[in-house]
Amino acid sequence: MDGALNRNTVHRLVRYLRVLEQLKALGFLKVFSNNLGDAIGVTAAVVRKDLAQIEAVGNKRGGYNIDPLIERISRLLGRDKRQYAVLVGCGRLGSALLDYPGFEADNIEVSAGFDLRPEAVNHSGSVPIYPVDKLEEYLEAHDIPVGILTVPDNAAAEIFDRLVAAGIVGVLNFTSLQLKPRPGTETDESERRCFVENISIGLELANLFYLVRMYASM
Amino acid sequence: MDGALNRNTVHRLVRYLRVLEQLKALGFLKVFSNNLGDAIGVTAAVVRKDLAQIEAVGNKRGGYNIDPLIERISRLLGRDKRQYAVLVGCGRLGSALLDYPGFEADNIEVSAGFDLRPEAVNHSGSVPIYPVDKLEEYLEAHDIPVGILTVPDNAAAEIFDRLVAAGIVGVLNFTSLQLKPRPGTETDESERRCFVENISIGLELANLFYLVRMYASM
DNA sequence: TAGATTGTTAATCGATTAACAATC
DNA sequence: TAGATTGTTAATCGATTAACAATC
Repeated sequence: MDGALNRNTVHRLVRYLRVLEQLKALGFLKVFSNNLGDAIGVTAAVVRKDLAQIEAVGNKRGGYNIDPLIERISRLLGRDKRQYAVLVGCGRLGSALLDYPGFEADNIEVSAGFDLRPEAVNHSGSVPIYPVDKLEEYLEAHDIPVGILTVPDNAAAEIFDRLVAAGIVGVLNFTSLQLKPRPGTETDESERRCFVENISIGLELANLFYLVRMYASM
Repeated sequence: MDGALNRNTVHRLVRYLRVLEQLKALGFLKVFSNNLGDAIGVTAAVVRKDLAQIEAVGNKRGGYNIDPLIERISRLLGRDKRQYAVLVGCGRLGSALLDYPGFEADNIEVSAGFDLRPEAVNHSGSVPIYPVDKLEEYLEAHDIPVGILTVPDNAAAEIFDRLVAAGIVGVLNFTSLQLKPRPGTETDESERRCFVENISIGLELANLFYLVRMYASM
């Protein structure tokens, strides 16, 4: 019974999975909700609820078997199949993400980058970079669900719309704009629902400065 | 009456501020809770509550005056003074963040980078990069509250401990580890509370893939 | 069995939403 | 005044926490 997992739950599942793989590497066979909770910083009750929700069954005495748990979560996250994304905006941050080694662990691959500037175009790297003109053509040919947006803020809205129009249904947004899925025609033939995850680095940092300053006295 | 603002509230305040500055640039003088809410994707009631919490007063008829509101939020966020951070781990992602242009808008500056690899050391760039050996020395000399952590996962725990030991009280963590403030001696002389903001890019992307796959049919 | 852990229900907590009197 | 918006209270919602019976 899934499909109803919210973002927080999915976040935790990804984290459980990382821990479980480490435990497996160490030769562990079983794990208690208690340990798993400690490892990712939540209570045991949350772990048990999460696992119950994905229909993982534990043993009242021996905890959860690691192997089937890894299996279950991996499949749920789609990690048994390779997952492809494109990236638009190959500046400093964008090109750093283009061959970010951390994606491999989740079986995720950025298959192409796009940039407006002719000098950024480069077919010889590990990930090819195309002119942004070719975006629609590429997406039509490759059926890729997710886009990473690392363009300057002033280009964000336009590129976002183009991504959605080209069939992208999930966007990881690094611009400081709060993107909304199509403010335009909602009821139109293209009832496109696009999920957006906003990662605003400046905002997180500003938040951190506030917190440390505020609690500096304590 | 502040000091009790939680993370979500601070996040929203940063966003309000960005919108307010744009409105000011357009020549606006006043704004309604309604507009502000639309702009950042929350309801008007949330905006009014947030603003009441920071003791910003609005006019029952004319909404909120933009100038004093900018003033108030800016001071609250400490943006009237320049805020400095250091960065450890000058790999692809790290060096992209070293001179990330988006920090300037929040009056934040990364004053130094540190790296283990001798070839990364570089004093001629816009931000100097020192050997990681010099970390404690530098922090002792400069009294910087916040650190950005972009080292490989296997170095994360060690560097984090060193940062905290050297007086860092806020860490923006880009590794996939869930860092906790000192699992060690809590009651010791160094009752150091360190705030951590975790940004796990791979995790967000994995989450996005889950969402799009789950709602693909709908 | 005795001890320990799961699975689940009830209680708590906090944040969001709705509603509306006060008032410009 | 009439209309509209704030400031605030009450209601709702969801997620977290506590508790405990079931059971290995």
